[in-house]
Order: sequence, then structure tokens, then C-alpha cells
Amino acid sequence: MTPKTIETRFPHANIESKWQKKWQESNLYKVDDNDPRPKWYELTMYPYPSGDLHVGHWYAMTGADIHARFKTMQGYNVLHPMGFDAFGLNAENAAIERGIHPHSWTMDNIKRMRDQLASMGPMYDWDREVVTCVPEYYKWNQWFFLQFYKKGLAYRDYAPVNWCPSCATVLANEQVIDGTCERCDTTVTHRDMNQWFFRITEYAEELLDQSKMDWPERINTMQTNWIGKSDGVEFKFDISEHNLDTDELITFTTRIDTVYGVTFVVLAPEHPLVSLLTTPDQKAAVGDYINNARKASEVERLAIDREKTGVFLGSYCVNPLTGDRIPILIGDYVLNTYGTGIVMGVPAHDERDFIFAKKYDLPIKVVVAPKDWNGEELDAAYIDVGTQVNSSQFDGFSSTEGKKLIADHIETNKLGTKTINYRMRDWLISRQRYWGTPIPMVYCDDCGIVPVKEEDLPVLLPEDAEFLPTGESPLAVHDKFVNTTCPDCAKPSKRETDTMDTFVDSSWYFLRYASPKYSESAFEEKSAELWNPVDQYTGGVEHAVMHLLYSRFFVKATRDLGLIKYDEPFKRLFNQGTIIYKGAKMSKSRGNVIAPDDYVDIVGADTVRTYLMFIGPWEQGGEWNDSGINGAARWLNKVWDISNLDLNTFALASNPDTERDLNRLLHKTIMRVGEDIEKFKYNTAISTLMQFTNALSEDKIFEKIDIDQWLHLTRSLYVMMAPITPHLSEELWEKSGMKSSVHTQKWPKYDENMAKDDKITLVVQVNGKVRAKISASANLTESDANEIAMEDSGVQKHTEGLEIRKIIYVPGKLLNIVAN
RNA sequence: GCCGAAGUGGCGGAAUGGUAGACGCGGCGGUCUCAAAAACCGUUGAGGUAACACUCGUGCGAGUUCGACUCUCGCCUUCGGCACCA
Repeated sequence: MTPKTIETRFPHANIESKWQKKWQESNLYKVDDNDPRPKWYELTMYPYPSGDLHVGHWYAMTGADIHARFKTMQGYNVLHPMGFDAFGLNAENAAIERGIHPHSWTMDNIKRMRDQLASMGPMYDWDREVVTCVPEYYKWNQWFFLQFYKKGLAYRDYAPVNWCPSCATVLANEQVIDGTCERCDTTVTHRDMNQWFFRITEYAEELLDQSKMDWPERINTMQTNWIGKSDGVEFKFDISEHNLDTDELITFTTRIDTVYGVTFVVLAPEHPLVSLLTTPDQKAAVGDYINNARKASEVERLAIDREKTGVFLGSYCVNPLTGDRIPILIGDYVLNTYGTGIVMGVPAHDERDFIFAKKYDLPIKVVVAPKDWNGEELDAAYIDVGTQVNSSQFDGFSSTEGKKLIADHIETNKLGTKTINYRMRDWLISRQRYWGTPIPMVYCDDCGIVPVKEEDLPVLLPEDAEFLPTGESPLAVHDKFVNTTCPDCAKPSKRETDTMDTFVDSSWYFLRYASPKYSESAFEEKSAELWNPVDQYTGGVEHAVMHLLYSRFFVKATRDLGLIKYDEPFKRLFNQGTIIYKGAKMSKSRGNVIAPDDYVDIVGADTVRTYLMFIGPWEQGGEWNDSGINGAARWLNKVWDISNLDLNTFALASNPDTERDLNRLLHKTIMRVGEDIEKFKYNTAISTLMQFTNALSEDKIFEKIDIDQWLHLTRSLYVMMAPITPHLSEELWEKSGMKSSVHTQKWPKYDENMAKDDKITLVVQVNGKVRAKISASANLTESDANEIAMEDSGVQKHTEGLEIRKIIYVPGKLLNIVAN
């Protein structure tokens, strides 16, 4: 479909190619570590090289580029780098489907996208580009892995893991969305496998501390929820009567105040004690139940409205606080992966337990009394605070106090311990795929798991892998890769054939931009120290608990390795919204993708940049609308037209009134546009610039002002437009006789007094309703205001016959007459 | 269910205690043109009027205030996050 838009009156194609070439030749965007100006690190999330730069990329990257350019104009030495998140499954799928090697597929795409990115006219210093799939980069993934391994932050475990059958690989918990794969929406299944993990849970508590970063509240909340801290008690029930290896059934609860109300205990069906605690006559029933639970998909099992089911094991435990014998059951609403995998059932004070008890006819014992409770049966679980009853020596205390006192009592008597549980799991980084960083580990029959020696890094991905649609990792069947010698004893041994999650790559790429070519270590210390942490990070909200959480973990771990000194990677974070088209997020499968290149051909990059930023608040995203782009094109046409006015026709001296009015407007514009850009409110910044342009487009303006003022006004306009429309601004700046680049200009200063109005419209209200608008001097006193208001016939009409009780005057703005 | 954000003309949005609808899109009328496009000028929330006046109007209902899109309380709707986490 060919886009229909109006045409630009300026030769956008010539202007853009001219300046892109000149900027490159003059090294305008080269970033120098030794520049004396204060540093500013403006980072936007690097793209996956899918092959085409779409409108979503333009939206994200234009907004970041504007802010970076603005910071430069404010006097900072700005690093605003770009790179490619180049490992990933798409490349491998292309290899399987079309026989193209992932390496060439990726590199071709990068080449194409680099050109498309350049067409936006951004201020990237391409010498700093980072591409994650080259050995010079992924070597350092492996190096980080070895450091983490030494520190005990990387470990291998046999564990049930999320498996995506379509991607034929395991996934981290963060990559499972509602029981489906984050990439391909396939329902995730479970497998028990030996896998590599990063111990992110070690940092759970520190990750909850958000005081050292200025991030949107909703991202902070999402991370806090994801980490899911809960304070509670591990309480032990006595099973010594069963004569097992252990005498204890350990439960985790956040409601220890209800422990006197326990009437049953439920284990997760997968719990190892289940078979040991099942009596012979219950074996068949329990076996059936476990089989059914296993068959249920993850999605089914997690459905909230699913009926709570369970089965009695036939055996009992003892509540050591009461001596009560309590039946032991299994139920699939208990998760083996959270807490201890065993839950104490308190039906009186937990909704799930209540339903469960009703269903299986288990006793319900009230131990926290609601207000005015007289011992009657409850018709629903009472989960609020109340008064302890049936709780031995704790009767009469509030349940809030009960919680503390009972926990202390339990610890003193060694019946359990206060514990904190987190919902977040360790980060599973193994992937059974080819196109990623090989995990640098070797399995030796004699020495066990042996890390590859640092001096032998990188472990290179073999180029001659075979890509077959079998779902098997090409590395696992690549004999030359698999067979190696043990780094310790030199005997024949096998390499780890899993590769790393690509989120490992993006967890430290911001450190690499400081010294992207440095070959001695992951980053050159002084450069990394100079630029990091990132001052302003921008990107989509979808990475809230993946990339953003992993990066925080990486920085903290790297800090604890003694390599960096700060605690957080990104000081400030801003999430831009999403551009939609025809009511939905653009995607190839929906066929609603807007190709920015088509529009760049017709109206130019500056127009596309302007339009995208004008749609609405950057934070909100919005709907792409073909006719909307005409507004942007018309504005730039108008700017072009005023730049073409014949300077010889301008007046010899400015008309004092016009001069003052335009000067006032200029100062207002500088103030507003600067404030808006700082806060990413690009839509209102552009609207203010449009208003300024409209004022300069006034008919026969050349009769009212002189050349000097005209040049001052228009040059100021070009400077303020420069972050948004870098090419056209540069062209017009040059055309107006300036030699240096508009992009090296300082952001103009404004004078608050110059921006002040001298004439105002006094709004006169009677009982809050506007009855007159009177033009008046800005420094009008209250009595003056009163006087002119009372002279107004409209005001008189509405106050006639009424008694004036009160007059409220807002200086320079409004007068409200209260009368009845 | 819990947490969060949002609801304003035909449309995107502006205004966060003081003129609701800036700026732009679209529409309508006009100028120019053989004609169209582009451009320019005018107009554009609803009702009402010959025109003014006036009345109504920011999801709904209350409240605070001289004055509420804006603050408070209670609902409704939409979107996002979490969700059997003990």
C-alpha cells in the first residue's frame, strides 16, 4: 500500500543525505572520553536485529535521540550509543527453515538495520557499536559466568524446569507468561533437567531496595511483586510416630497467629514425603490423584477458579502446640516450589482452606475471633485481624500481637523458625540451542564439572553446525565441539552443549559501550567508571521483570566482584508507549505493519520523527494515522517558507509593539520547549514550536520587524527544533548564514521577565460563572480590577439587585464576585 | 480477587484549583485555478438565537471550595501487572 500524504516543499532527500554525510565526515557525533564537559549517559534499549526497522523502533529511538541531543545542547558530553542484541532464536529458526546460517542471517540484518537507523539521523557514534554475537563480546559472557561460578553465583542443579516444546528449550520463570512461552505463546510444560542457574535470589533483599534509582512507580511495583517477599514462620509438625528418617513435617505460614486452628496439613503432590506417609489402604487413591495432577497442564493447574481437590494419605501428624492429631493430605493447590511445599490448613482463617475443609468435611476451628463473635459457625473464612481465642495462653491478645508472641514462643521452644520466603526463583540461564553463548564448562569422568580456563576463552561456537528440524541442539550432536579434554587432567571429556539465555548478553551491554573494543577484559575500568551508571535509560515496559531485573542483579554481582563501585545500572528510567495501527500492536502476522522507509521516501525523516513525537505523550504511545503525518509535514513546510523570506524586504527598524510581542513569545517558547523536552513531553514541545512558527508566519511580518530581529527569531527556532528535526534545522541554520553546526549550539537561555505578559485578559466571574473578559494591564491592582469589572455592562446585568458579599481577586488573572 | 494507570469535541490530544477543548487531524464555506491538488483566509463541543444573550458540557453519583477536568469519598468502564505464593 502506498502511503498518501502531502508533499514537502523542501528537498528532504537532498538535505538528509547531505547532512548525514557531512556529520560523518566531520565526526560530529564522535564521543570523546577526555571531553571536559560533565558526562551524560543516555541509553535506549538496543534492538534485536530482526531485519527491518519498524515504526516501533523509530518511536523508541527518536524519543531517546531527542533527549540525548537536548542534553548535548545543555552542555553535557553525551554518550548515546547503539548496538544489536544479536543472539536469539529467530536466527536459528531461519537457519532451519531456509538453510541460512544464523551468523550470516544476523549480520545481514544488522547491516540493513544500521542503514535504516542511520536514516533517522540519530547522533550515534557508530565506533561504539556493540554486537553481542561476536566472540569479542560473548567471550566476556563466558568470563562473567566463570567469575560467578567461582563466587557460587552460578550453579548447576537437577530441577523441574519450564520447557517450551515449540522453541525446544527451557525457559526462565520470567519468560513464562500465564503458563505460555514469552516468545511464541506455546503452552509450557515441565521437565526435570540438569540446568545452570544464576543465584539471583541471593540479591532478593537488595533488589527490593529501590531507593537508589528514580524509576516509574509501576515498574518498581512490578519488580516488588515479582520478587514477592513474605515474612513468616516455618513451623514443624511431629511425625515421629511414622519412624521415618525425619521426625518433622515443616510448613511455611505467614499466619502463625492461626496455628492453634490447624485442622489438617496438605503436601504438594510432588513432595518426596508423600509416598512415605501414605498408608497401604490409601495407596491406590493417592496414586490416582498424583497421576491426574501430573496430567494437568501448568495453565490448568494454576487457574484460580479451579476446584480445590485433595486426597487423604491415611496418616496423621501432631501439632506440638496442642497435641492434636491432624490428618495429612495432598492437594495440587499446594506448590512444591514455594516455601516448603507443605501447608498447614486453617479453614477458619484462610479462604482456600475453608473451601477445602467444606468439601472434605474437615473440622473448622476458630482461633481469631471477629468483633462481636459469639462462638457461632463461620459462613466464610475470617482473614482479618481479630482477638485470639482457643489459643491457650495467647487468648485475649489481638492477632497482630499474637503473631509476634506465638512466633517467639515457637522459636524459644525450637518448634520452628521465623523465615522470609521469596516468590522469585533463581535465574535459569541454560538454553538447548545453538545461537547463543556456549557455557564454558566441561564434564570429566574423573574431575566432575570443570570450568574452562580463563585463558582458553572464548569457547567458540563452531561454524559448521547442522540445523535440522529435530528440536535437538546442533551443539549436542556436533562431535568436534562436544569432545574435548579436561582442563584439569587433560583426559578426554565432554563440553557443556547448552548456551546462555540471551538476557545474559543484555545484562551488561551498557558497561561494554564505554569501551566496546577493549580486549583485555569485559570493560576498560576507567571508561566504564566515567560513563556508568546510565543517567537516563528509555525503553518499553515489557522488560520490567526480565532485562531490567537481570541487569540490576548483574551490576550488584559485578560490584561484589570488586569490578565496579555503584549499585544500580540505570539511575533514571522512562518507559515510552507503544505505537498501534488499526487498533492493534503492529505485527507481521496481523499484517498491520507501517514501514517507516516508505514515509521517509515521501516526506523525509524529520517529518516522520516530528509526527511520531506529536501523536501524544511519549509515555502513552498511540495510533498511527496516515493523515496525521500531514500536520507534521505542513509545519515543516511552513518553517521552510519563512526561511525563504527575502531578507532585503525587512523593515529598517522594528515596530516596537511587534518587537516586544515577538520577543516575549520567544522567551516563553524557549522556556516551555526546554521544560517539555526535559520531561519527554514532546507533543507539547512541538505544539509550542508550531505556535511560535505560526506567529512568525504572520502576513507581511517583514514590514514590522528588522533583519536583525528576524534572524534572531528564526535562528532561535532552528536551534530549538534541532533535537527533533536534526536535518532541516541544520540546513536552515546554514542557510541563515551560520558556519558551525546547529547541533553544537547551546540551548538558548530565557529571561523570565522578558517572558512575562504586560497585558492580560481579566476574567470576571459572578458566582463562579464567566460574565466578562476585559483586556487590562498585567500589574492591575485589586481596586483597579474592581472598578473596571463593575463598569462592564454584562457584569452589571448579573449583579443587579444582588448584594455583593465577597470579591476574590487572583492577581493578573481573575475576579470573582460573590453575590446573592 | 489484589495492585496500578486512564476515561475531555467527529479524531489524536491540551489545560493538574482560576477563560475547558491549546496545537494538530478531519469537516464545512471561501480565495486562487479551465479543473483538481497544494497553499491561503474564515469557521468548527452541544442546545439556542436573525445575530447576540443565555443554558448545558471533561465516564456516573455525592462532597469540599467564591470557583473543580484538576482535590475527597463511593460507583461504572477500559487497559496493564500479579494471581491457589500458604
